[in-house]
Amino acid sequence: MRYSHMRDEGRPETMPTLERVSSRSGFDVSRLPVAACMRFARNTEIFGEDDRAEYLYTVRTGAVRGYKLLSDGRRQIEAFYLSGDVFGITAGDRHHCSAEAVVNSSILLVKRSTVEALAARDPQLARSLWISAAERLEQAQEHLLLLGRKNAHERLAAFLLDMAARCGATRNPIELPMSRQDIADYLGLTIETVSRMLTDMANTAMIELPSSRRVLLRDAAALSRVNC
Amino acid sequence: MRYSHMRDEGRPETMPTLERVSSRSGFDVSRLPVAACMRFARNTEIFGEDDRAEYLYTVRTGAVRGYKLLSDGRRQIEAFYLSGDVFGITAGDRHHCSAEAVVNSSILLVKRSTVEALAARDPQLARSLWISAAERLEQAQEHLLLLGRKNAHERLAAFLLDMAARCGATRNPIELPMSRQDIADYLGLTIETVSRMLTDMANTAMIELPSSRRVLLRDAAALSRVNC
DNA sequence: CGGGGCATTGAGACCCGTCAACGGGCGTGG
DNA sequence: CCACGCCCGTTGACGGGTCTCAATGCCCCG
Repeated sequence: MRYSHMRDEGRPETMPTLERVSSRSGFDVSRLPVAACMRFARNTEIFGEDDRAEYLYTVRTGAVRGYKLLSDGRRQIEAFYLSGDVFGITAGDRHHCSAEAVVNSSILLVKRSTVEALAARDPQLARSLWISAAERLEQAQEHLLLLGRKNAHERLAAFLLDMAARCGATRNPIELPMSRQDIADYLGLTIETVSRMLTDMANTAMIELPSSRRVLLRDAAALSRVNC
Repeated sequence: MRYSHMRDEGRPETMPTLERVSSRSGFDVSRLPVAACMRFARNTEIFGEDDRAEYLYTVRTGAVRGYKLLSDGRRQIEAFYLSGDVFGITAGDRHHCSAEAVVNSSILLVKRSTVEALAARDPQLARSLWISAAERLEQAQEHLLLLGRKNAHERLAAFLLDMAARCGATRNPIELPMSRQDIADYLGLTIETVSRMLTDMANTAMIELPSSRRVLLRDAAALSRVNC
């Protein structure tokens, strides 16, 4: 599958703008003394593979995709980051993946150097750094199981249940911020297969699709059964 | 693919035995004051999914597989841990995957409670914990790209190059500690496909197979090209 | 020599990818 | 206001890469 030609930028509504923030506005890693907040328009890059990793990031509003590309344009989305999620974690001084805003997003940034300096004096902070890395690792490992061993139906079921849990188990239908292409690249499938699985699930009354970006989970138990 | 019936235990040569060790014998996370060393026979469990995560582990000699199972027996190996690798990292107090010795192995253990207590006073140690989690995360993300977007040939090429780099770039041929089933479960394939890809690569003079567990990389450049 | 575990090989089936056409929503501009 | 174009998603036909099933071979060890 080659679709580098599809890496369209849509229509970025605004350029990233910087806005200082008094912080302590809920950075998940810990309450931190200083942070910047930036707005990223839909489909704009937050950082690229091999960029210097100067910041840690937290989603305040919106959604972000982290991904890798192969030289021929194949893309694997490693994770979607939603409100409250930390991303940009890396061991070295460079990022090992790229990140883009899926929709217009507001992102909190904290300098890694600041965080690390603080962590050297604050065991609580150091611990929460380690915890958030370990959490991302667990998520990645669940994702490995999905990509390595689940079929298309199971992948979609897992994805929908996960999104439902993260987007707020309360509100139904789920409002998906990402396109079919994003979903496909997250699940290791093609847009066509994603589309077919969704219509299958709608036909078997597991879900309803009020619109292409809205999914109502009609029979979550059945979805769980599909998901193994 | 169902092969829970294949989860044979082989013939464990010895039961795990405990042997105290003065430690500081190269625990990658850092020089640590106390550690235990245990021997695990081939195919014996080191910890299981949902076990309480009491220890951090480092491979001294041998090889370990970390994996998850689906209810119907499908298995995904998340990583192979070789000499020097840290595993058993988790955010919560329980493991989220299982670990077994691939071959008879000698494993260093350190109590998590000890490590965390020390980390609270030793920023260097705290940092190395975070680093090792982040490194594992990067490895997992590379693995995601492989499982989500690479074909069987590319997966095998990536696997062989990775093993060559890790097992010691010097010695050729590589001595693989794991079976075809292990490789298949690591790469999200079947043993038959793994076998076919290897014979293909042998037929095209990219590799040689002196025995099923030994692989000589005859044309690493060609392998790199296959790996994208 | 016989047996078991592991790996290889072949034939056929199937899931999903590829290619192509169509449709629907929405903004733009005539 | 409506036509048009663009983006995105859906649907269908078809082919191919990988899985499944089965038989055979190899090697070690009893």
